[in-house]
Amino acid sequence: MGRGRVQLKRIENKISRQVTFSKRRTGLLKKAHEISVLCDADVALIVFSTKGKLFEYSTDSCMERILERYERYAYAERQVVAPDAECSQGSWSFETPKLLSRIEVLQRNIRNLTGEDLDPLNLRELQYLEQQLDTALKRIRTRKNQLMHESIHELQKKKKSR
Amino acid sequence: MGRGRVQLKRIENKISRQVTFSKRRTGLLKKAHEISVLCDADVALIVFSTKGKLFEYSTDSCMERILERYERYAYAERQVVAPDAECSQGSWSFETPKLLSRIEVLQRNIRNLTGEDLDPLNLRELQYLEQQLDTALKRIRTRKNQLMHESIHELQKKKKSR
DNA sequence: AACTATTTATAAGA
DNA sequence: TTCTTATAAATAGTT
Repeated sequence: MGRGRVQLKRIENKISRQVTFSKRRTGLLKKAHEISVLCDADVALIVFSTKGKLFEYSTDSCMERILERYERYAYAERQVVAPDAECSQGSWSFETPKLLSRIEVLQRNIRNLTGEDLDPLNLRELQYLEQQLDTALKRIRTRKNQLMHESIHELQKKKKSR
Repeated sequence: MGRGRVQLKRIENKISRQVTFSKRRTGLLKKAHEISVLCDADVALIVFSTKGKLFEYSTDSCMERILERYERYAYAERQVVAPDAECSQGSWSFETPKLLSRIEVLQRNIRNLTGEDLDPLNLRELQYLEQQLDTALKRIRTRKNQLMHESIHELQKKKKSR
């Protein structure tokens, strides 16, 4: 898209490589955003320049959440393809930074489940959360009733045996 | 890029949303590949369709590697922005076993909040959980209503300005 | 950082 | 889905 076709191979000239990177990066991030809005898709885009600088885009459900979702999905797929090859070897990284960020994600998750920090969530996420909690409440109430009946039953048995 | 401009907002017609998704997805993946080759960049792209199907692209250094790199980088940045909020308060050790057990606790917490693994809980704990979720649901519904009103308001503003 | 000639991407239609 | 085509967008090379 420009004056002359472009070969799909590394641009050797450092300057023009950098310029092209900057231009195409903008375009790529824009398109990532567009597809996410237009098509209601969850998108995560990570770009490291040659020099190691990070550029990223993610749908507002936030990067960590999408990466988590990806891990779950990829993990599930791996299970199908290669049952318990990696997992028993523990492909989960034990690096401290990764563990810490995982903890952070879990904590955010908990805060959301208890109705805190809701501002970053969009409508779809809120609806999902609501549904999740609805289901949870039903289960909890069922379990509560079960426990209560059990203890009533216990009491009655004791009464009889007196 | 086609016959007519396109508004940057969710395409309501399900069929054309799907068609557009398929077309743009192809384009996006292609561009991700191009920038990675031309500019020697590390790229990871994850796209979930509305229906939850996964599409991905990553430079041949492989997805997991890039995601790990991202986690490291993002973690380092977070440290700069929020210098030692939780961590230097000291109560949290960085030793891997401790982090792992903390993760386990958080995960159990999440499972309980979503109504799973309730059997070990006693009545009092269940009641506490129930109350916690009740509060959470109220907050979530409030926030949802707020968001919905906001978007209605937006629409009305746009209508007027036309 | 702008400009513009071209190439690409893609919206709408078939 | 796939192809065709008119048009909008992106961008390579240039200033």
